[in-house]
Amino acid sequence: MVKPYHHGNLRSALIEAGVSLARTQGTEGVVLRQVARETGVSHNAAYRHFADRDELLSEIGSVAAARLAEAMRRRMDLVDEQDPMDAARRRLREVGRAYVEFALAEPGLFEVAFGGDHPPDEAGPEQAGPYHLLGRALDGLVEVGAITPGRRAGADVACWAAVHGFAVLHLTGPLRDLSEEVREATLEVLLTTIERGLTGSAT
Amino acid sequence: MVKPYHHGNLRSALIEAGVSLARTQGTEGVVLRQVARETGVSHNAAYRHFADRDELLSEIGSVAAARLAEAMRRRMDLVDEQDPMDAARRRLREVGRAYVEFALAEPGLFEVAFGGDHPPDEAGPEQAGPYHLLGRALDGLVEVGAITPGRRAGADVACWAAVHGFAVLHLTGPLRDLSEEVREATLEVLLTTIERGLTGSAT
DNA sequence: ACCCCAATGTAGTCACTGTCAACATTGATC
DNA sequence: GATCAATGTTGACAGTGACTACATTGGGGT
Repeated sequence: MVKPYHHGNLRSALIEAGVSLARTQGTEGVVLRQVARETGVSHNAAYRHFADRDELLSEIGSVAAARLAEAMRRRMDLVDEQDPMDAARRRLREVGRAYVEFALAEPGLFEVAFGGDHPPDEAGPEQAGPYHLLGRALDGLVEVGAITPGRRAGADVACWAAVHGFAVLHLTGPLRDLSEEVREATLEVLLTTIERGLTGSAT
Repeated sequence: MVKPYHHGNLRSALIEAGVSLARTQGTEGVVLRQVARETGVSHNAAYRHFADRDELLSEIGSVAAARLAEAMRRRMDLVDEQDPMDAARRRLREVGRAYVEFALAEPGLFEVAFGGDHPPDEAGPEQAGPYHLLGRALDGLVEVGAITPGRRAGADVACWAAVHGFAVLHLTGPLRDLSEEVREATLEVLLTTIERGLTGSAT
């Protein structure tokens, strides 16, 4: 079989090619015709598997979200503090750091992950998405008594917004050209501010 | 003169039309040919005034940033707390609220303001940009003793990241479909968390 | 063993975009 | 009044997403 008419697994092949394009060129680099070209298939073949470009992007976004979640999990698992309180705090920081780190290391995937229309955490039941992982870290802080249950509500969105904004501003926004040192330092400030805001005493 | 060959003020007219398009359609709605059409001029006329589409977008972005700054200033000026400490705190909150409010009320302008390549606060000397206004609010907190000078460093980026992330997540991100009540409530949590993180005692 | 047909992939086309090059028109300046 | 740089126009090109009509395939029912 030199060139079978039917690809056999075109859908996944297209997604894979799309992920590759997204990594190197970002959302706007995911061009249907190019995706088809790289898969060795005619332009338009994709329309048998995706309603339109957005649907392909959505699928790519899911893959990207899964990779982000994996990166977050990896960093959380590295925490080896003995004191449970310290460990829980540290884990929250690592979640945030992983988020920003991923955004800067994989700008294209990050963009696709949060640009499209796909739901936040639609990953399969076995794999928890980024949002779920953040929630877990916050729950850990409650269990350990670092934050009161009352302050748990809304904390996920607050944390998420902070690191997401940080990532976006440094990625495509006005802070894009800051040096790595300054970025690291300000990220530290941000994480500390959030942590203190959640765990600190009322003013 | 029924139709003068020379428009007289094409550059500003194009920017104005671009702003209008950006408001209703967002960045990708700012299409050179449409901008030209609405200005009653041939496609390509814009190339006498802008190197390319990005340069026009950049100009539109400046206008958008100026409007955002104006909205922020307006909200800050409404604060009428008597106690200087309360007033300073309140002003910071209002800055953040104005930012998010503007983003949700003018999604297109907000997108253009932070999407392109134009510097953050290049507004003229008389008009301070959004970033500058935030800095002013934070300085106010230092003067009043609500936050120590040591915590002033990096605070601007932290605040900015928080509200920016909040806006983006609710605008084009996964939180886009939240009800207004929930959004308001979580914004309140976010602002409180940041405020406590900046002003609160060490944990 | 046969045939049919739905699924899959292809070819061709359309309207639309940003950009470039060549040309037309203007009005201020000498 | 002639000149010429600035300004606007026309026409073209390659690339895009999307649509329609056609080609090829292989599995399932008879």
